[in-house]
Amino acid sequence: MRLSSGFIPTVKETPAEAVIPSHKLMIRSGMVRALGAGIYAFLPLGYRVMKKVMEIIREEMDAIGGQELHLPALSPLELWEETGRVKAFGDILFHLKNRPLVLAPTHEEVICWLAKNHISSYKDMPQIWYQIQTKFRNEPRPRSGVLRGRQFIMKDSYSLDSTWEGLDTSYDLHAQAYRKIFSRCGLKFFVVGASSGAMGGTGSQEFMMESRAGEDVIAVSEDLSYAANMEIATSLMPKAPRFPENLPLEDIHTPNVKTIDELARFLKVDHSRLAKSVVYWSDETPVLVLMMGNDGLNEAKLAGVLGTEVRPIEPERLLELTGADGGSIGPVGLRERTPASKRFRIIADKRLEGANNLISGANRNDYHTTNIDLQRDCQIDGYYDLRTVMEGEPSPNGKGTLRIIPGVELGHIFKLGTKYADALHATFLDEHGKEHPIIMGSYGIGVERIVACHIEQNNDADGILWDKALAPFLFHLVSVGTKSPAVVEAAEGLYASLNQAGMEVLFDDRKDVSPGFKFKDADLLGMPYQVIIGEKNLAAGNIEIKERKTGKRWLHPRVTIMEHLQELART
RNA sequence: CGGGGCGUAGCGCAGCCCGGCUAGCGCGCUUGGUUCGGGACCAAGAGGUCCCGGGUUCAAAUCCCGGCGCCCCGACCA
Repeated sequence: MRLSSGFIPTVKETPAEAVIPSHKLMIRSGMVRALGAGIYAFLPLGYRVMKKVMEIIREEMDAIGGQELHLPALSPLELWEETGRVKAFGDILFHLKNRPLVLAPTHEEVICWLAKNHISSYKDMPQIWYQIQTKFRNEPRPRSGVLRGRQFIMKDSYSLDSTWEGLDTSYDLHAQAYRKIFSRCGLKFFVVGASSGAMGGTGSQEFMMESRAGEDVIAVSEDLSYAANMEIATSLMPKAPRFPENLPLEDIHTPNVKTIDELARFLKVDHSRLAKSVVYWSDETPVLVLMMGNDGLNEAKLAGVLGTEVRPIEPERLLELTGADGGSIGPVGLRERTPASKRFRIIADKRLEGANNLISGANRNDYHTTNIDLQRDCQIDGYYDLRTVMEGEPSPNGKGTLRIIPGVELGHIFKLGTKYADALHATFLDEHGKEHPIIMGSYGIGVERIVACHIEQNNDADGILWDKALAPFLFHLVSVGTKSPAVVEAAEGLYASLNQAGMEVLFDDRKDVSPGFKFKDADLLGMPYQVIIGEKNLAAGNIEIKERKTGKRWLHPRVTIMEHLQELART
């Protein structure tokens, strides 16, 4: 491709809306242009990179037996109503105004419809079907360039199995393929255990990249041997102690004490003696959650335990139900004082399991109850891990302490189980002629995210530093001194030879720009090798090569330059 | 959905508070010339519904009301 005639609109100035490096560089290098919020046009250079990523994905998906297909983006609204996901997605799902159709944000429903019609026997499985296709999500707030768009390309695959062991195998195959894909794309990534959230299912892992541009939060041990999404991360924190002596309950006056810190100071006791009460709605049931001291409640964990969406109770309703305000709620006698229709469910964090001599609210403003024994004085419906881990806490695998870092989700793999097959009645007959729902897995990779993340991890003040695997071109041939017939001839000749040899080369043959301009553009576009043909070096029979990543430059004799470049392409 | 900011030439911005001549600057673009190894220089030029609608006024980019779009922070998020 020639820069003189190619459509690669580079710009010197950074557009105002771009904040993160990848976004700035993708615009400056002419890879993309924004058409609207979260809507991007991929220009020739950007699309070359996208195609490289997609090809790597194809190779690895094919290698695990995946079969590529292509599903429509338009899909009947009815299909989504059957699985309840019109409601689950809410405003994220794009609806068409003049037909009962939606723009698919993912394709479990369509895959399930296909499977229902064509998979009828255990002999038809396992299957792995995948596609690389445009997805649509009406994100409330698109941001960070192509990292979070309203339209994006996703590789999504689906496994169909007749047994749970089969699902495990399909899932593991994907986990392995994903590692290969991200490694080949030159990304530093790590795998974290994740919550399967609204997707449903029995297990999931995310493939993440550490980045301040990310919107996920991950807890990792220092040596990365443990990594988990904050929604499920745990740590090794000591339990509240159980004291040998058992003291009687006592209400104490604690005027104007609202927070746990104030209470600890007022009573001069350790946080481990305090049971903080947090009240949530689980659908229409009020739930009192006891947390030790200042431990933060993790709403995702709570929702997982309760099996419903959760929302904090409104202060007025709390007062109405209990007769006390937020800072004075406690487990003792709570059920007795609330109406039967709104009987509290009481659960506690594992750190409080078996604890006694605790202090909590007395369900009376300005009073707290001391010497609470959770076994003796109240009926706890269960102890669960409900706390949000904090930076510096000991890693659950015993290896060092946790760091809390932001990350970008590159891929996500789910063991879906039978949720969709149940809803859409996609069943098969086993070897005994018995009917079962098909067991599914679903696996996604964000293609734009790979591109953007690669740039996030590989850039400097001058521009992009492409890995060979993703670089739009391997060589950037720069002709310096287009007035010299010798230079023009040498550059044109080398360009022709490279093309003939099937090597990818971008040729800066522009006659109307200064050498400095060409060098700046070459650094901005970031091809792995710059091949520079200048008058002086050429006169001495040499051609200069610059490795973009290291800045290393060297001269090579013109006569054997093709062999040398082919060697560079191989290594 | 809450908070903040912005919308003026293809891009980056000034002008707006405090209304007033022909709306300005840098980059880019066109033409001619000079230059030619790290985003060159000179000269001449083209390019504007000042986001949209309404209002106030002799007069609106500027003030007022309403709307739309974009960005940032938060909430939300397979």
